[in-house]
Amino acid sequence: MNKPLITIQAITPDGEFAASYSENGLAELSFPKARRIASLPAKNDIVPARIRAWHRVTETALKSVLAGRAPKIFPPLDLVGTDFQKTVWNALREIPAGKTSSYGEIARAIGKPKAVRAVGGACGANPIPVLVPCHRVLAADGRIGGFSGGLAWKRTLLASEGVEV
DNA sequence: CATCAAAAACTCC
DNA sequence: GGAGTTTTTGATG
Repeated sequence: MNKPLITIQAITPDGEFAASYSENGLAELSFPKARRIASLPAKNDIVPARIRAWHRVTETALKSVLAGRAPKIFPPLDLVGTDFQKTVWNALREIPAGKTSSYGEIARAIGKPKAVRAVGGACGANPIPVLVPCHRVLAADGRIGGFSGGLAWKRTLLASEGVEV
């Protein structure tokens, strides 16, 4: 039984992302779909003021990342997951823009060097791509690995940060 | 509720 | 190409 989320489109040069908010902050972010999202529940009238404020920040942060820069400010993130996942996501957010890491490096950074495969799993479970830069994580030998939103997006995001794969 | 088995966006030999 | 490590998730008793 999840709390209802309010979904709003975030317009960027790369398409219309869908941002979902809970009462506590940004809970989910999804890549633009080919077709428009059916029946947007949120009209401006029923969106609480604080969520509109968060959304403004989200959109700005999103554009920054898409332009290859680290956002100055983040909206509050309402990350739901296991302790392990939250630890991984936190480590991901410390990767500077334009740099890449590997699953092994993340595993070492959180003190569990052998848990590389589990790290991959946690990345796949990341509900907020782009702002939690799971796209900057490559496999140990430079392979691209995988990506929830599709590998095309991973390449696009890396390219916008000037990273060669 | 406890336990078992299988899978995963990996890495190393 | 195959084995190894960690965590999550779903089935089973």
